[in-house]
Amino acid sequence: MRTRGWEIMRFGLCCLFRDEPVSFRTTTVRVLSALPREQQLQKLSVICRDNVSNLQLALETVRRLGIGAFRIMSPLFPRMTHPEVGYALGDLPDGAAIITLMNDIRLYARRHEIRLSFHPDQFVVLSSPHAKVVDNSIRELEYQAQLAEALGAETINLHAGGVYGDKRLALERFGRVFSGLPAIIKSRLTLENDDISYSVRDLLPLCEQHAIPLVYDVHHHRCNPDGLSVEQATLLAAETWAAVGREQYCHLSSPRAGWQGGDPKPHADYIDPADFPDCWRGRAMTVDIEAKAKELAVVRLMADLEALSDEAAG
DNA sequence: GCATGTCAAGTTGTG
DNA sequence: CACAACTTGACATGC
Repeated sequence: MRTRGWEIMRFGLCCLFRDEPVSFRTTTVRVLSALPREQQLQKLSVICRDNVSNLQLALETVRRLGIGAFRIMSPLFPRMTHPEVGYALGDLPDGAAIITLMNDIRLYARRHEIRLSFHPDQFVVLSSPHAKVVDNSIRELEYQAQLAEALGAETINLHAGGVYGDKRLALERFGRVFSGLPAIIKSRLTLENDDISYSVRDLLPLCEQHAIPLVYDVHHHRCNPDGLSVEQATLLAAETWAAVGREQYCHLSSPRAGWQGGDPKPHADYIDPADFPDCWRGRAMTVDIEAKAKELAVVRLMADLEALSDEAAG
């Protein structure tokens, strides 16, 4: 039997769908603040319950499409950690039902081997010199870690944050904060190279020292090169996953404006198969696809790679 | 119905 | 110095 290698590779979708009828709701502090507490909780309860239902639907949909990983939107439970309007699931009228649905999702993901992850947004910065920023970040991470535990999500992926004029000092601050984090966060946290500041080469020492898996984003690497080849970066990042006995995560995008001329950072609708690194072929790893056409882009890339393999095989 | 401005939070780079 | 970009979309409001 011909081995093409794609069988052991898992492709992931990030947060949203373009055409499939799966959507997530949210609300704002401004709107909530205008309501008495009871009505706030009623409104939040409906949204949260709706969002977990749609998360279940999301997993059923990715399974049907042959997609093996899903990144969960950070505001699954909108404004949950906000200082004024924040809440716990237990405060919501449908709290118990929501918790039951989350448990169902965890079992479903495990049964069908769908890998789940979180990616907190830009406000979560552990390298900041401002204690308040770090405190808020840890609070947000605690929220996401509790969600991750309830849903069976294995990864909370972060960028290293700002440079503040001195990368080495910023990374030292990150390391100190990381060491003090509770296990529920620490066991899930991963670090990703970004497209302006921190490269794979910058992050490797920190990742090795603290046993933090490094999520290798090849698009960011191409935007923000560090002297390592794609293959070198892939293999070095792979070692940080092997060290903790977990399957490697990578990210892939194509530039909307192409590699010549315009800003390559914004993501294209689809992935150009030429941007898929040759050295990834046949590796046991998860590749999250960051593309604006969402599930359509993942499905098309899988088909394109399959076709290329068939050609190569004759 | 549909267009439009707004959305908790940080940091960087551009105009 | 102000402002957009970042995984963007979706909501609430006003026409």
